[in-house]
Amino acid sequence: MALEHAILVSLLERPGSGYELARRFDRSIGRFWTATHQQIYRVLRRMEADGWVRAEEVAQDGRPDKKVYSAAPPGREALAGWLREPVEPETVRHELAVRIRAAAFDDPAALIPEVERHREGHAALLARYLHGERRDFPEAYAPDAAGPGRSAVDALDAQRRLQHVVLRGGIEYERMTLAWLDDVLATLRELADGR
Amino acid sequence: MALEHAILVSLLERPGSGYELARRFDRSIGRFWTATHQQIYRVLRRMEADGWVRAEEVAQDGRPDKKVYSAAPPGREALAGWLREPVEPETVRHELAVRIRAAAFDDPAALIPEVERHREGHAALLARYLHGERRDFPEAYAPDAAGPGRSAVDALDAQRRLQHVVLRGGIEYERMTLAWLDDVLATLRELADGR
DNA sequence: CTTGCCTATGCAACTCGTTGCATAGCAGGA
DNA sequence: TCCTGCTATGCAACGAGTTGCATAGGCAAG
Repeated sequence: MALEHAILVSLLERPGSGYELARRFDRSIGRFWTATHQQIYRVLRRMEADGWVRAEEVAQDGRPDKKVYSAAPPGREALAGWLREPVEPETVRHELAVRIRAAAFDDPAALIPEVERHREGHAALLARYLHGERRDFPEAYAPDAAGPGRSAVDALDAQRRLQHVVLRGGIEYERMTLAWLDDVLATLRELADGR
Repeated sequence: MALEHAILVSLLERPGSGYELARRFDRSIGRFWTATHQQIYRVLRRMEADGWVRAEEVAQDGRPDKKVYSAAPPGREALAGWLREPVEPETVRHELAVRIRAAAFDDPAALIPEVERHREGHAALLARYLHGERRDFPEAYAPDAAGPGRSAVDALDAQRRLQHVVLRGGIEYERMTLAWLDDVLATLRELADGR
């Protein structure tokens, strides 16, 4: 189980309440790890009991009180230990691939609209990623502007660079997926015509 | 839930026992849908109760009896209906991405061996995919050999072409992942040097 | 000849994750 | 004014998926 660790990373990047975490999981983090608010609240309580995070009650006016969580030293240690564990092979659930093979036993043309919808979603996501990259990592678009140098890497820089390399992964994934979906659409259309 | 549908596709491609299905899910199908034998047996029983599949007891000598399942017409219909439903957005669980962002709060160098191991796994998988493609779809390597023509597409041909397009997706995914992992490794090594 | 592995199915207990619902005050629009 | 939606947390029930174990015969290696 890695939800604990995903939450820890998010809290190390910035402390926040369960509600805020849930929204983060709907946005940036949710692109590689999804979770509902229910699960987040439950796991946060367990993590607090284990001493991985500390909670601070914050009264607010005009809205309900909230508990702001932040990562505690035992949580940091647990994260460091987890980093040294072997990566377990990810369980894949690629529904679209199942559907494509299923289309052979029905009308392949019936799948075309769904694949097109899917394609639009990926195109929109790629656009959002690229927009976010321009906003958050502008230096990547103007390299050698201040000379590369061999400067020491501070902690914040490491954080940014690693966030960027993960984002680049998302971008390349979306590009690849778009190209593949075009391949899928071409195949489905050929099959539909050939009947 | 799509396990039922994945099983149906597999049984339409070829009937088999629960045990055989479990092994198929460890190999080809398991690349985009994983399942344990427990789950497969349970779902098969439910599918049989629903009339989606039919079971035939087959006595064997030298080994236990087995129940060979095959897809029944109601199962085909259910599959056709499912194909017309909207594709639900896939829940992503990309553990390595979480670890990479986590590395910012620990020693980035500690992650390098794990990423290298991961990379080897993907390289091996890509090699297997390419080998399988050469074996199962040799015509893709000698196009226009017999002239393309405009021949009608029969059911078996549709099945093969759709299997091939899914395989091409796997190949492109692995290629992209390898390139990204090299990017990740370069980033981690830079960070490790800069300390 | 014993140990371990393969075929083949299954029960029981567990964890993980989702869904529906509840509370409760405040803000903004029809 | 009522309805919708946002912030913020949580309970209860369910379904999906995993893990450990059991059975039971055959086969091959040490």
